[in-house]
Amino acid sequence: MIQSRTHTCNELNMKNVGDRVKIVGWMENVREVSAALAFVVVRDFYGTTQVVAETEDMIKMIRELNKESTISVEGTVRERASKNPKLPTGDIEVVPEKIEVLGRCLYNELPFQINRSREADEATRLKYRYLDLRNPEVKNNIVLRCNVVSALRQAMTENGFLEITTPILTASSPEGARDYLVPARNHPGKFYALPQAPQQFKQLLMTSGFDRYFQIAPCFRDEDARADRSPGEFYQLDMEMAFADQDDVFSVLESVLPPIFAKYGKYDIASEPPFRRIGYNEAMETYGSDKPDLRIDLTVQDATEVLGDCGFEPFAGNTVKAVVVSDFKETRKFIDKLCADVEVQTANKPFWFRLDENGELVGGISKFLTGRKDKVIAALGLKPGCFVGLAAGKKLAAQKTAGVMLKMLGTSVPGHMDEERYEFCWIVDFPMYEIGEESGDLEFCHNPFSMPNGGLDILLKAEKGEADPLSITAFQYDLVCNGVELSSGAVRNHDPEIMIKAFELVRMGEEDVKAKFPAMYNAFCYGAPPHAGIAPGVDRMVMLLAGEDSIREIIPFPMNKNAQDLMMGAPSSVEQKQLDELHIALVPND
RNA sequence: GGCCCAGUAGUUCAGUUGGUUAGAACGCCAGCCUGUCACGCUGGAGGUCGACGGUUCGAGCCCGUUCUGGGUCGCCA
Repeated sequence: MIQSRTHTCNELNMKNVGDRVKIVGWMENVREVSAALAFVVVRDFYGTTQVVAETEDMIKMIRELNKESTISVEGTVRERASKNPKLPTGDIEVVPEKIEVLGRCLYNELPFQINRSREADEATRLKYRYLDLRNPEVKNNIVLRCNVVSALRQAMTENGFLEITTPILTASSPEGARDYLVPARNHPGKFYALPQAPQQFKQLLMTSGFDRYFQIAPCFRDEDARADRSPGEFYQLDMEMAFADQDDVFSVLESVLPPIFAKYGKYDIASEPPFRRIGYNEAMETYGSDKPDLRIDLTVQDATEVLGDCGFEPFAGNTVKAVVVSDFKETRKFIDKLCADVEVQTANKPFWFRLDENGELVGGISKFLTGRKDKVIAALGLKPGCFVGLAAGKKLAAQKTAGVMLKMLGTSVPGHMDEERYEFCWIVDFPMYEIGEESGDLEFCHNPFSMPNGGLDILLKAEKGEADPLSITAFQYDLVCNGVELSSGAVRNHDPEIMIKAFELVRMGEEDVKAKFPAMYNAFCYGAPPHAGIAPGVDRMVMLLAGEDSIREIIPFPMNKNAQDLMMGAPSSVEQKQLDELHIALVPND
């Protein structure tokens, strides 16, 4: 008797014919061809191998076993009478002498068929994720994730970065996303928080003298999910560099990412470094998005001047943006669907008209354009056969709506997108400040710890009224690939004086900085290096590489949209004793 | 929290203006089949049409409420 397996289910071939072997795995399928001939497909992590049962006893034993039971098969490798060129092991089969049941599957009907699990209801897949993961198509995404993480670690290490782990139980941070809180048993009424990101720790590492840090960092944010945003937890390739600026960070990622995308990606072609850099304002104006998909050849045009006063009420007093698509041959039904989808995504109603093959303005809002036809054609550069999608509203809303429409048109109208490639770009020069929608006052646009472009001088000028604070940009940047925001980063503000001045412009000061970020502020007062970093999202990167549209496809055990783990039953109630120990009293809901 | 979409067999879906006993495919069970590989053929079992209420002579279908799931806006420094 052979003790352990001699081969995996993806190994055996003609060279093994005649060998005595033992394979183990799941009984994937049984094909009974007669009372005295049946084929059993055995699947393990590596592949499948056909076992042929030729005696009535053997077939009887197999019939009594449910599919998906685990078995071991000891026998002899034989050349198949009829080969299957589609399988790596398709030339051979194993003639068993002994089949042993290792783990019985108690059910003859599964929640879904393993090889078609991707078609099943997602809640069912998540509840039975261990069955879903048996499907090679599902499993392969997880394998891809492992390979990508491993390649990232190797590349970062080769670039001189040290992987340093930072605390998971830490202090709640006053800004940003909602924290996950963990009650502190020994400190009644006090809480740890799970880190939203290792942001402060990595900056403290720089201040400590570590030169190059990275980590495949778990991050926790109690915010609602999206198709590309997992609720609760996610991973970032978090990195930071001392005595470095924006260009240093860019050049690291430009050397680390393209080879990994080329090797593991669904598409062969990735942008050559250096990646294109687009200013935030330019991106919003030209693509209606701060994460443009550069595979699409469409752009947004401003139509405020030519259409704003045309008498169509939604345009009056608003910014109007246009997306022009030439050689447009889609149906009215297509246009209605497009407009409905845009409205769902943006909560803003889009409009349209066409210049038909005869050179007439038709459809949509065209009746408001009679009398200014030539002007419209000239302003938007229209040719016969053009479709014009329109978005109106306050400037930002009009831009964003046009951006969504641009993306939908680009992906659904043939000929405007070269899909089979990875197009990277950097979005740079994000504004430092904005006017808050609710407050009406000046507020930080993103995080308050980015270095303003112009340093202390520009802040002093803004304070004296010599510069518009809204025109100040930060050394803050995003890495975007195929319309997906892969990463946000910044040159940090390491100078206490500049930090306080930056806060003063939004009516805060030294006390606020100290109160909100004591460790970092104090540390910077002891001599900090200029430093910069970035944190590409691992989950989104793998999603892009796998060509998946849902983030849940590339996470081993994902939660659902409502941040529940249907398999483990989390979140769950806990025993009163546990609550008592933690000094927690539950208040009944309303 | 708001809005949109979807809930029909184990699974994926169809179900006509509201009208007899709610169908198909895959899966499952039984039988047949000596080279299958998405094996094939024959037969069978399997349904609180998400739940509750309403309209109607009559509801899977229409109306209301609610639950569940997905998408999206808010949110995500």
